Amino acid sequence: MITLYIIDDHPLVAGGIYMMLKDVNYIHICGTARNGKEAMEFLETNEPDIILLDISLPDTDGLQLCEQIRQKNKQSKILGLTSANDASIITQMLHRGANGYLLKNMERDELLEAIDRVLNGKIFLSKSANEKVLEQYASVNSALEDKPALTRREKEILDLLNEGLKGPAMAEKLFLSPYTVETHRKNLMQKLNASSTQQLLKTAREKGLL
Amino acid sequence: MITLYIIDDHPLVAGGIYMMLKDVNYIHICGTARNGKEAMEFLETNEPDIILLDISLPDTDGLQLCEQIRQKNKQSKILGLTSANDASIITQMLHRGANGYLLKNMERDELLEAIDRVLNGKIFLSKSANEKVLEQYASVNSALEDKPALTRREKEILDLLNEGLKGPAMAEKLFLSPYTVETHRKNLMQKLNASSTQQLLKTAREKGLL
DNA sequence: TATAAACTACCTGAATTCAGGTAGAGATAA
DNA sequence: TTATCTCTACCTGAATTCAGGTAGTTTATA
Repeated sequence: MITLYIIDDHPLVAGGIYMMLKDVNYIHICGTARNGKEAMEFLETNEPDIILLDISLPDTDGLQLCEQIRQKNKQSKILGLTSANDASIITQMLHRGANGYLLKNMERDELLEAIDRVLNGKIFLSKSANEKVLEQYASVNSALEDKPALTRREKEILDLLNEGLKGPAMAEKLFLSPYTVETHRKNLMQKLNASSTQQLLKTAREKGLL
Repeated sequence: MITLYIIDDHPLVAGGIYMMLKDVNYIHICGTARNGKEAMEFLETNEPDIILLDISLPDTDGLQLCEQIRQKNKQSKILGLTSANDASIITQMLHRGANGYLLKNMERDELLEAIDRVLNGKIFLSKSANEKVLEQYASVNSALEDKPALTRREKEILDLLNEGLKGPAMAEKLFLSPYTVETHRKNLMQKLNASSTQQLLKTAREKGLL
């Protein structure tokens, strides 16, 4: 018997999920909560197999709540629930311990598949959520066309900057003068139009140079 | 009639794909190449609808070739082909202009679906490739457990550091003294055990704080 | 009310970065 | 051989960061 807990401030959602699962005899809805406080109280003494977590709750940030649940509860599989579809939120949820992500317009089949996959240790995203995540990579395609040409040495310095090394440490590592390292860093800044190292690294990441 | 071009150094692969598609009357295999040089020569005067690109070629780096093809050829849909399954390669291929990614152990159905989806403007990854990409997010789950507690202000400063702002600019933006900003940055460095801002940002990213 | 954490602000001095240059040597292609 | 690009190295001076502290005020909680 799989236990499932629903955290959502809209009774409609809990009701809809109940209707979807009422004749699935291996899944038991063991409770619902309307806000984070209520949820954490329940989870103090219970460990459901599946937690459906609305990421837009009235009293708390869904990302934070996900993290809190994960820290207290290592076993449950957390499925994020939302009406919106934002790659950044999705990936942050995964970072913070969620095992999957569903849209509230899901069909019954999708919910059952999600439950099955996460219980089998996989990550499940709804189709459109999955597309959003992938698009974030492809969305920098247009950046390719004006990618500046870096020299071999410049790439080397960029990588070391990205590792967090300071000028003198890089110079020592590469058997160069600190002045030389500084010159390469300056050239990089000019090529990527940056006025600080942080900006340089940020731009380089955006352009797929790192 | 959809034209498809195969770039792979193994005749087995081209042959296998030919067998898969020989009775698909809307797809025409317009050629094959065994290395990057040969491929670029063909693509100088041809623009197939689909390009299947082996990422391990004898004469060139598949990622670079992907990029070169994309820069010369805006319309074709590029599907990466590989025997291995590495999230980093996958995402880099997408960065560099690929529209999808297939494993060489694909079934005919999967190849047809991939072709269909990329021609419809979607990104297609084989199931296991897709899992690899998602796992890279979840793979930092374990970092959650020793995540340092940052104050609200510290998070704010961290975000601004990540945007590339310098101390005085942050102070101005937040209506604080530069000394105050510097103190928060120092506290962050201590909490994350860093001795430069670059290190701080790197560690913060690794721990999912950014 | 008392306490602790967070926030704010400051100091000194050293190290590093940033900005604007200069210039010679080595490697490569025409 | 010449021209060009890359690499190496240097200078000055200003700005910023880093490192080690100090201390008062505000906020939230018990």
